[in-house]
Amino acid sequence: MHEDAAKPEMAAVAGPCANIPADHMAFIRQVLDRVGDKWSTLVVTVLKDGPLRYTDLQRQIPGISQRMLTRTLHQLQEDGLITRTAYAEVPPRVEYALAPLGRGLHEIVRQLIDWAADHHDEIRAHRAANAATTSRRS
Amino acid sequence: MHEDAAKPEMAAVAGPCANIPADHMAFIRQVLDRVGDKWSTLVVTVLKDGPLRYTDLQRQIPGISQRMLTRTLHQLQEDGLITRTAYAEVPPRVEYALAPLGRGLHEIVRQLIDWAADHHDEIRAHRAANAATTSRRS
DNA sequence: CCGAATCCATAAGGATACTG
DNA sequence: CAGTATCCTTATGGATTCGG
Repeated sequence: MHEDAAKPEMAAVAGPCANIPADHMAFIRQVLDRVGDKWSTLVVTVLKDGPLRYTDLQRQIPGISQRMLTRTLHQLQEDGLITRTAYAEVPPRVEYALAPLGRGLHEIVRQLIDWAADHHDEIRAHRAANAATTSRRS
Repeated sequence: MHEDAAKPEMAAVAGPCANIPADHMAFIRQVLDRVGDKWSTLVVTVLKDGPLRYTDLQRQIPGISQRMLTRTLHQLQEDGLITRTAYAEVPPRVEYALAPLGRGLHEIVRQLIDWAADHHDEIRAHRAANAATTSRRS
């Protein structure tokens, strides 16, 4: 048993959040936002097979709007996760490819997807159980 | 070489999104949303050291509102990622702890944070380079 | 073909006040 | 202490239009 009086302020792990210095927190959040971004993960996942052009990406990612595609590509490019190559041809051609840095991120995303696929039925079971027993706990 | 009427290699990837069946896509997105959620990741990270009560979580995660804390806890609990234990005492005491499932998710989050911390200067360099070379975006 | 720019609907998220 | 409920501001994102 534990007394709340025993560790009133000591409960704080000597920091704002876990063992992560507040200095890095802001940046970590930015990376997390990129990963959590629906479109960013899709773009990175689609690009893993090789470079694609703008319209190809639009077709490969159903439901994405030009606005979001352009935005996502800009962000990913600005972070050095993907590269943009524009060929000055009469019909403009632009190819986007996964940069080494982006390939590293894709590894993380892949692991996350693997984990999700591996435990999705488990999570679903918990959801169903909680939904069935509204006020009752398992 | 680039007739709009002819599209040589377009359906090469063959599928809506990489090799992930559309059936799982919806669920994957949900998991990604959880991971990408700023507060969910923070809660999971903070809980990794052991169970905490409501007010402890509030203090450990600066800037979170009751609304978001409650919401996040409900979602995580509904997915079976954390457990909620309420003690029927005169001063109410509720403890939240990481469930085995949530511990698995924390592993992913930890890897992501490690990766971010490992490459954050690299990404920052790209950002600075892009901000300098090209004119300002938006 | 590759975007940029604008408009607009919806949702996320914070602040506050109140309850059991 | 541990939430709930309400209001309200802001951010997100789709649809559309225009430009290079």
